[in-house]
Amino acid sequence: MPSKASSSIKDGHTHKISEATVSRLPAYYRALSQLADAQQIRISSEELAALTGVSSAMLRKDLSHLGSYGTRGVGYEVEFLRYQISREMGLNQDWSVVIVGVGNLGRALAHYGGFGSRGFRVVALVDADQTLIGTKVKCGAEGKTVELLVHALSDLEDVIKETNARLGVVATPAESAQVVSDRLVKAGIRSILNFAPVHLSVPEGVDVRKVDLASELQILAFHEQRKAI
Amino acid sequence: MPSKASSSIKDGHTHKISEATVSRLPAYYRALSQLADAQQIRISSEELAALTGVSSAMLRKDLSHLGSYGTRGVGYEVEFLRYQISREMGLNQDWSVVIVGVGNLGRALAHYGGFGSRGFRVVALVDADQTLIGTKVKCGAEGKTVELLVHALSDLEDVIKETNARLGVVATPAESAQVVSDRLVKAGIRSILNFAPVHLSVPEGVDVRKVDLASELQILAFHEQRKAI
DNA sequence: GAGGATTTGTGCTTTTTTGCACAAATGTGT
DNA sequence: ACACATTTGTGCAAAAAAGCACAAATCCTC
Repeated sequence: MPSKASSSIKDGHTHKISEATVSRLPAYYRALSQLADAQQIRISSEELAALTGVSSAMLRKDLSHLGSYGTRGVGYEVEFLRYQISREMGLNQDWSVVIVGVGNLGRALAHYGGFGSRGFRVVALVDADQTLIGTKVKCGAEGKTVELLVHALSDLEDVIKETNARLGVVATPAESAQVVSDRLVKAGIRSILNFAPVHLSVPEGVDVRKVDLASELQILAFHEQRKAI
Repeated sequence: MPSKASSSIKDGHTHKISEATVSRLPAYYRALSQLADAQQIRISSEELAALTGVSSAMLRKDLSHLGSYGTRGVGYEVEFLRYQISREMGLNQDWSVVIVGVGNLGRALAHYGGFGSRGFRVVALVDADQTLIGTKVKCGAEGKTVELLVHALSDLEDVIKETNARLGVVATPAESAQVVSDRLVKAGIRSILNFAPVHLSVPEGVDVRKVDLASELQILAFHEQRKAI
């Protein structure tokens, strides 16, 4: 044991992980989970890179920011690496999610199985529509479906306090999104996933990620148009 | 009319627009559309930047890649700029979209109003589930709803030919996504929006944009975890 | 236990993206 | 007609991201 003695030091990776790397970690995590399900023990950066659509060099550099978890000449241990990523990303704990807006999209999100399987639990549904409030909506995919009551938007603060939700999903029409966002922030939510096609302005310290379906199609259309030359 | 005579020359902007710029154009377009609806005639880069969440310098540089459409000391004309962006992005034509996978998400997408209002028309629905094939699903938001028949996955190629769809949306489970993608490509589709949580490998010349809901939440969770320090 | 075959981790280079700051261009008021 | 207040467009600098290439570490075989 020549130099590996103080491994506890190198584990304490506090240096910043770049945003680009963070955005790719989920893909690595997902691929590793599938490999683990398929009982694969080890994988090389080359293979994992192919599975996730990045270059092997980029993959290795990304992973190196978490720590030195591979073995030269061998590769990475699937289960071990998966665990390290999940730990780094905070996926070994459960995250409670409140969805505001129970229209088509909100319901589809509530029903989406991909959440529950990765530590995300939809704990509350909120809407402004009087005809929806009080109704029950199925949450989660097969296996672990729960029926959730749709709460009134006016109860938002209480619902968040009671359920201890830390992530907010905005799936309302564009007109109401900013108001809803403001109230989420006021209720203590500091991480918001926004599906409404508007830019949300939030105070410093609050993160917003936006998913805009129409924008994605527009970007595709732009490139498609250029191909036709 | 002093120097504006030969404007047809400067319009021929063939130099490459950076990917980062392209990804922001939809947001500008949307904001400008809202401003136009609100009858606003002019807007400065500072204001438009605030509406879309970018810096004014970045906005100006982005727009400068399309052409010189602003007036110094004044700003941009809302309607004119909106038109220029839509032309550049190919939004003054209609784009036909085929959605494969008519589960919760697929249905929510079909129903989504944001598409139709921006030149995207869902022209076909396809699924592998025998219990869904032949059923009718409402497409589009209020005002212009159409009922579309769900076609069998085995008819995919025919459906694409008949409807002339150029954009494909994959809203299937992860297991079937790659197979569906291959068939879309074989049928001539070269632009795919993928909602399935897997990386799609496609031949060169085909564009894939992916929207992964769980990944977005994971990225938020990562940052949220760091805040708790 | 030495040599060869792998595969990681990373220093360095190149490319892309963002940010700054100011000259150029326009409108306004006198 | 001239000075002044705006606001765009852009050259240049800084920062971030991606790509290359190879030394270092490990395993395997003889």
